Amino acid sequence: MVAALVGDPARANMLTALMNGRALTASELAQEAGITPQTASSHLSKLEAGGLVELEKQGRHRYYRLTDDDVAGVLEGLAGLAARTGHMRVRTGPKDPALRRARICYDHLAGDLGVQMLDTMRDRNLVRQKKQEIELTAEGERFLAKHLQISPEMLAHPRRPVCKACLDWSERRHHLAGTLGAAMMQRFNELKWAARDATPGSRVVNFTRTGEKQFATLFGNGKD
Amino acid sequence: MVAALVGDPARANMLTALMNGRALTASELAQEAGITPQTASSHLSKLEAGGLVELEKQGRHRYYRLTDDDVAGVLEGLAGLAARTGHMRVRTGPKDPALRRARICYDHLAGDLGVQMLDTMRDRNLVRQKKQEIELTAEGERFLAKHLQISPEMLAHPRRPVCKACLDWSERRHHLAGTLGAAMMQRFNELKWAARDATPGSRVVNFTRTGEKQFATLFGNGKD
DNA sequence: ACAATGCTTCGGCTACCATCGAAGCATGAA
DNA sequence: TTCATGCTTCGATGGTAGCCGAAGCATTGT
Repeated sequence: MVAALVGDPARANMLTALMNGRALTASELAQEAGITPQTASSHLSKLEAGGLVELEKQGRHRYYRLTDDDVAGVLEGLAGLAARTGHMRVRTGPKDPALRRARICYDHLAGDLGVQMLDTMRDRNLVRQKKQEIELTAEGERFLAKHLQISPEMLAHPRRPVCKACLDWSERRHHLAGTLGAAMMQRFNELKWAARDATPGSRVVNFTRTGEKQFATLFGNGKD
Repeated sequence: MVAALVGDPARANMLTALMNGRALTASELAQEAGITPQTASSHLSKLEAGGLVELEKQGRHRYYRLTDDDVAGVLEGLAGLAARTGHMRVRTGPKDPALRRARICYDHLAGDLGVQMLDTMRDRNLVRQKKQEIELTAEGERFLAKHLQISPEMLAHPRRPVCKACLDWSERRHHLAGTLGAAMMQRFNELKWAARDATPGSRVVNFTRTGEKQFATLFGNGKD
């Protein structure tokens, strides 16, 4: 039974870690779940047998990812049901402080800095947010063009929205997703303000000294 | 954790027995699951605490039913995943043939007719499907406007996609979800082609005689 | 009042399975 | 070859949860 697989806390933590769509190695997943590699190995083979995850061998690493969107969808549904009853997950977020501060979520900035960025943009009327819906204002467009050289036509996409609120894993508050969130992250990269950590599979985003400074100028909240 | 609740075989059997939307007594559920009443009692209180089932007291009987369509939807999703790997539950799908033929999944049409509808729409190039992603074609827009008076702007929604593939519980194939799936179901209702069964909580969808005829004209596969 | 039905609570048993230490296998590096 | 890393398999242990018998409430019927 599939549900029994998801039912175990250790396996549920692994699956949650895979929910961002990226593939993780067995050891990374073991650490996510807070168990030893040999226990994780047992769990992962069960998840694979159950068709929930796929395995890709690469050298001496073994990368696991969710099989497809159907699996992710069902997991989201389960999370939704769990959320209604307040029976939320015990394990709240990443322990790693660097991961907590700034990381990649799909293709945009998440973590403390990601939440801070959206907060500031909202405060300064660069975007308007109603629940999970976010709209870019005219003021916001001017701001993006001036400071980050991002134009509206760069953000157009047939199916993906420009702005989207994405619930932050560690902060439990929204950060900015959508084509704008992706474009901004890409721009940070190009400007050498920030870069994904070199260690393969890591989702940590490291800011350079000047990048940190510039980011604070644009989106700082005075707390750092 | 919700998944752990569904994971236990005895509880899973009870939930499956409730999938047709009708309420059953504790003893009936005990029999369905093949366990004694006292064990069933323990399970049922857990399911209730987890928000999966609702209790209605009536005399010395206690009727349990699934909390709402969201729960049913997630259970369908789980059953769908289980079906793919051949790791089927012993009890495969709804026994009730009416439920198997046409039922509500969240807010759209599921069951044999739901799968058939998407099949036909795909065959006639009304939609294009790539894995779980479905796109409405220009031909599809014309078709919807002509035969069901559904216009594209009726389908726009900030967060919900217009088309989405949803894995069907009984058929193990995709049917059409998203705002289009919902709009079509609503239109069937308005046109008096079909209606949800009157018995409270039932997810069965009954087609009228003319409705069946019209539906077959638009989406029939020649097998009926 | 008494009995019958439907369901729950309590206590103890048992089986399953997650977990980890130790050892083994594979890949890659020196 | 030799060593290091990443992961798996084996074996033993322990905790948890499903399970049922017996007894206890509650509701209904006579």
